[in-house]
This record gives sequence, structure tokens and C-alpha cells, in this order.
Amino acid sequence: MTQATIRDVARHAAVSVASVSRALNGAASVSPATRDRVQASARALGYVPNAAARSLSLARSNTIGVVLPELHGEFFSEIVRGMDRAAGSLGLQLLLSNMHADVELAAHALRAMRGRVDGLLIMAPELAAATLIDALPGQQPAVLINCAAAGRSHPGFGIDNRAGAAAMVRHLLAQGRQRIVHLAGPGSNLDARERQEGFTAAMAELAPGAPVEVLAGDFHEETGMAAAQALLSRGPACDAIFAANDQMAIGAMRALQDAGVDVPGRIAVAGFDDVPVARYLALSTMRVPIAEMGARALARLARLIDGTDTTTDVELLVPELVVRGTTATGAISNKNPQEEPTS
Amino acid sequence: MTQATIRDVARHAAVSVASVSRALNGAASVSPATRDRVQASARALGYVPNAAARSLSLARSNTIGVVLPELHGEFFSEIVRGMDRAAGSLGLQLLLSNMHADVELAAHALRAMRGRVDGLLIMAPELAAATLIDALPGQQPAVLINCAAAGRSHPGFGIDNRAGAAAMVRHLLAQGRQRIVHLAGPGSNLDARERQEGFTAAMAELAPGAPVEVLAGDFHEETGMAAAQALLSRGPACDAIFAANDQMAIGAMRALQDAGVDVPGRIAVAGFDDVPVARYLALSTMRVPIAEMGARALARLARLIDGTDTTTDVELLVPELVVRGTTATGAISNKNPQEEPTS
DNA sequence: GAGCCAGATGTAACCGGTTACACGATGGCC
DNA sequence: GGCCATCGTGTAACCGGTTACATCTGGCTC
Repeated sequence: MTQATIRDVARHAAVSVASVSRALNGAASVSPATRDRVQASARALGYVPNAAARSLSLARSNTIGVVLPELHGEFFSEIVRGMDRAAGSLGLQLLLSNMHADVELAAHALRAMRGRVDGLLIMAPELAAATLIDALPGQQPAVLINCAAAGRSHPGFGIDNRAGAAAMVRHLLAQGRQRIVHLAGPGSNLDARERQEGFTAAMAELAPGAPVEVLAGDFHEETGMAAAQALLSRGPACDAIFAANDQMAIGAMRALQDAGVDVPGRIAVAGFDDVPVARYLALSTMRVPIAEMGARALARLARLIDGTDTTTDVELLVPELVVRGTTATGAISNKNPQEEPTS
Repeated sequence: MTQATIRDVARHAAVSVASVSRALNGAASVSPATRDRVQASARALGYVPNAAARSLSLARSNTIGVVLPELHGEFFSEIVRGMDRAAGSLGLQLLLSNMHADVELAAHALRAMRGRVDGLLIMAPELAAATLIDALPGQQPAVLINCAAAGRSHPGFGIDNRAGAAAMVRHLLAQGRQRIVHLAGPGSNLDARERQEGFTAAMAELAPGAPVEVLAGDFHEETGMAAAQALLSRGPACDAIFAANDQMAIGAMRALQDAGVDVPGRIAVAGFDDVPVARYLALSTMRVPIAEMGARALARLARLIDGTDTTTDVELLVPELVVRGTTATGAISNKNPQEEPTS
């Protein structure tokens, strides 16, 4: 025999299906006697309501669709952890799908979620605004995370990359650095673009005379290494490298150490994201509250679904400056960084 | 207006719902003319089939329920990545739920998935076999990952922790280490228990005379530090610390460095898991193929669901020894470990 | 005792798909 | 020309829940 249905329970308890439904959902007006009998029967038969049927009937699934791009480890788990925490406390489930880069596949993933989810949480830092808006099912509530498209028709969340970059520039300047080179991320990535803009804007404002140099990069460690090597081999030296993410900063650090360059004595290095490794390598960086972003995005989506919040503005989370050894003016303290507790 | 239904499409194309269903699902015997008209109507109305209705009718959701414990970052994202990759290639979706430690909540999570998923992928290294079996919905196909309960009624996947521990012991002995201390994980955790058993068994077999010491731990970095400090302060010195996971090994390394102890000169340190940080810290460890485990578990579940594979044995994945600086006999090479490409 | 109301329960329609079965048209064959 | 197989299509039942509405019961008021 397969799973028991509500009609099996009704038969077993000698009542109608309506009474079973009412009794199990705690609805009004069921006599205590009936309620008890129904609950006993349900337990006896091992009855578990069929979620698909429930969703269909109620036009509500209590499930949130999550569409993420191909993310490197830590970022992925953190954001999902935040979402899961919020979802758990609201009694919601998470249906996960990777964006798989391709717009066609992404659209298909979104399509497959129709009827299965009450709303969507979408992160697509690489997608152009128009493309994404097109792919979105019109009716479905959605919150966009780190999307160029956020703010118009859909509410969004994002990192305040400009403010973060500015904070790091301010810090480096305060440490007496004069020639800061920015190692940018891929131009296709929204965060990368905003960080670069933040960098140039901050330099223009805070150090009007200083040379502003930007090197192209792609968020990968190797690129960081190559860039640092290139910087060393060519003419005028810089005294600080500010990478658009930690991976590239780590690559740069390695290359500098290989070349015997004193970090931060001769060249300071800073990253962005605060991946867990950063702490071990004493890398100064901007900490991005990823889990919090996931949790808040989910909570907002929940409000959007139940109509409590219909705004469409973008909320920005400001990264926090984390100063470690690689930008300290004093001694190199590249080991035993214990400024924070272990996560 | 809400979303278009199959009846809207049928009306628009002037055919019956049956024809629409057949046309859109590529079923046999629909005339080309009808098919085209239906497809045109569907496109015109922006029709997307309702997954809940489809699931209900077909008794098939093409969705896999994934239940994981509270996992530290890297492990979580890796296993989900593996599952997602396999799911994507099979046209399946992933419904995610955290196990939240509590059995009661776990049971509830499993319940909420009824009717929504075709099968379950469950990871519960902390749960006793009987408890888990009880909580499992009887009818539902399930594959257990790292579960004590695997192998009896349900197929499973796991890490060959014993073989992994033995391999590390063999390596340490080959490096000339004589007094190896094992820093164990929590007794509630299956992996931790197996690693410890593997350690003691290997010591008994490979170094019958050598002292076998095991310290209790809990997988956390602080514990590793404390253990190393304790080892230093007390009497007879050991010459190798083999921790049951990387976090503890890292803690131990730090404490040793703080105390000015030469690693690996005086004491070698080894971990288990190969978390990404390990590479940067030059920590020797056992690499666990997490993503592969996720992918293979999902593939097996898919076969279980469609009846292709009804075995219930446990497949073990063998970890791979990764030798880095912390166990090298020669020089300390604690920086620039470049034995592998960046992931 | 008739009339009314409230509370408990049952009946059946509905959610949006799939599909068994019925049906009409077409064409081939004798 | 009549018969039958085949093909395309439509009707309606079904999946397993929820719930509007009808019904029945008992207690209350006058």
C-alpha cells in the first residue's frame, strides 16, 4: 500500500474528509471528541498530508525559490545559511537552483519553479538588468540580490561596494600610503564595477593629486599573482595594492612574498569580502555580511509575499573595515592574528 | 489576472485541454497543425505549467529533498555543489532543509517534504541509527550520507575514515615519527569515532610497540590550541599530532607556533578533510572528496527512485593523503605552498 | 410547542494538471 | 459500397487536499 490519504483517515475515523482537514489544521468548530478521534486515526495510519495537493488547493507552497550563480565556497554557504535561518523561523522551505551562467538555463530554472514556490530570491551579479527582468516570471514576487536590475520593478539587496571601497581607500591613505593601485574584478560583475567606481571616486575626493591606477583582473588568485609581478617588474613602484576581492589580494601577497618584498613594509595589500582564509593570512579587507544579507532578503521576500511590504527600493548593507597585518604601518604581523574569535 | 492555466490555453487555441497537454509534453499523436497552434497560444499567454498540479497528477515531482546538519562553510557548499551538478544533469531540483540538530525538528522537516520530493538525501553524522530510521518516512526512497544507520534498510555513502586515518598514520610513521597523539572529534559524531578507531587500529598494526594516545576533542579550533598547550606543558613530549579534522589541527599549529615550537621539526601536525585554508597553512591532511560524494549520492538516489538500483549497501569514498609542510621531515616550508593549482 | 440560532458535520466543487476511454473522420481493402 | 483499422481529438475522472454551502442537531426564548 502506498501512503495514506485524507480519505483513508476519514474512513478510519468514521468522519468526513472535511472534518479531518479541519481537525488537523486546528480550524474552528470541531468537537473535541472528533478532533481526538481524527488525530488518533492519523497517527495510526501514519498519515502525512501531501504537500503538492495542499499547494495546489491553497495556491500557497510555503516554499521560497533560491537562484544563485556559480559561487565560490564560502560565499555560497554563508548566504544559504542566512536564508535557511530566516526561512526556518518563518516555517518556509528553500528550493535551490543554480543559475548556471546561461540565461536560457536560468529562465528554465525559473520556469520549473512555477507553482512550486511563493516567491523568488535571485542573485545575479553578472546579468544585465534588462535580460534578468525579461526572464522573471511577471506575477511572481521576487527579491533581487546583487543585481543590476534591482530597485525598478523589484526590491533588492546589495552590498554598498562604493562605501566599502571608499572606506578602504581612506584607511590606506591614513596609513600614509601614497600610490594605491586598484586590482579590479571582471567588468561583467556588478560588485566589481561598483568597487572600482568606489575606488576612483574616493581617490579623486580624498587624494586629489595622487596617481590613480586600475589594473584589470578577474577575481582569481592567479591574476593577483600576475598583477603583483607585473607591478614589481615595471617602473615606478606603488606602495599599496587594493584588490577587488580577497582571492586576488592573496595572490598578490604570495607573489610579493616570493619576490622578497616586505608586506606591509614596502607594499600594503588589502582585499574585499573577508573570506575565512583572510584571517589566517592576516589580510586586511572589507567584511561583507553575507549571511545577514541572505536572512534579510528572505525576510523581506516573506513580507512582499504576504503584502506587508510592497516597496521596491534597494537596501544596501555596508561592509566593515577589518584591519589586519597586511596594511599595518608598524611591524609585519603575519602570524598569529588573533584579533577575532574563531567563527 | 493571474497566471494562465491549461484551460486558458485550450480556449485560446480552440482545442481541448487534453490536446494542449499532449502537445506541450511532446506526446504521441498530435497533428502538427494543432501542436503549432497550441505552442503559439501558450507563448502568447505566457503559459507556464503549474508544478504542484503536475506533481499531484503524476505522483512525481522531479525534486530531491536534501537534509543536512549544521555544517561549517566549506563542507556544506561542496556537498551541495556536487548534488546540484548531478541534479542539474538529471533534470531534478533540490529542496533544501537543515537538520537543526533536534530530532523533533528533523522529523518535521522530513514530514514537510512529503509529496514535494521523490526521494531524500540525508546526512546525519550525529544521529543514532535507530532514531534516524524511526524518523524516516517509510515509503520514501532515501540515501543516507555519513549515517550510522546506512546499509541496513537504506543505501548509503560515506567516507572511509578508517582507511584515511590508517594512511595518515602510515605516512607519519614513514616520516620517522614515534609518538603520535590523536586529537579526536566529538564522540557523538560518526566520522570522529571512525577516525579514532582507524587511528588506534593502524597504530596497533603498524607500530605495535609505540605508545598510543588519544585526546578528546570537539572539532573546534580552540580545542586544538588547548590540546597542544596541554601536550607541551606536561611531561613526555610527542613528536606528531594527528587531529581528527583540520580545524583542530590548525588550532594546534597556532598554539605550537605561539610557543615557539618548530613545526614540523619538533612536532608534526596533520589534519583531516582538506578544507581550503589547509592549503594556505601548508597543513598535511586527508582530502575528502565531498562534492563527489554529493554527486554520487544523488545519482544513486535517482537510480533508486526509478528502480534501476535497489541495493542497500554503503559505498565508501577513500580520502587522499595530501602531504604539505607540516609533516615534511626536511625543512619547514610553511610559506608558498604551491603543490596544487588554485581551485 | 413553535421558531430560531449556533455549532458540528457532511457533500461536493474546486485548485491545474494528466490520461483512460469514447468518438468521429479518414482511408485502405475486399 | 461496406467494413474496419487508424489517427486525431474531446470528455470526464482522477490525483489529494481545502472550503463554501447545505444539513442536521440540540438548546434557547417566547
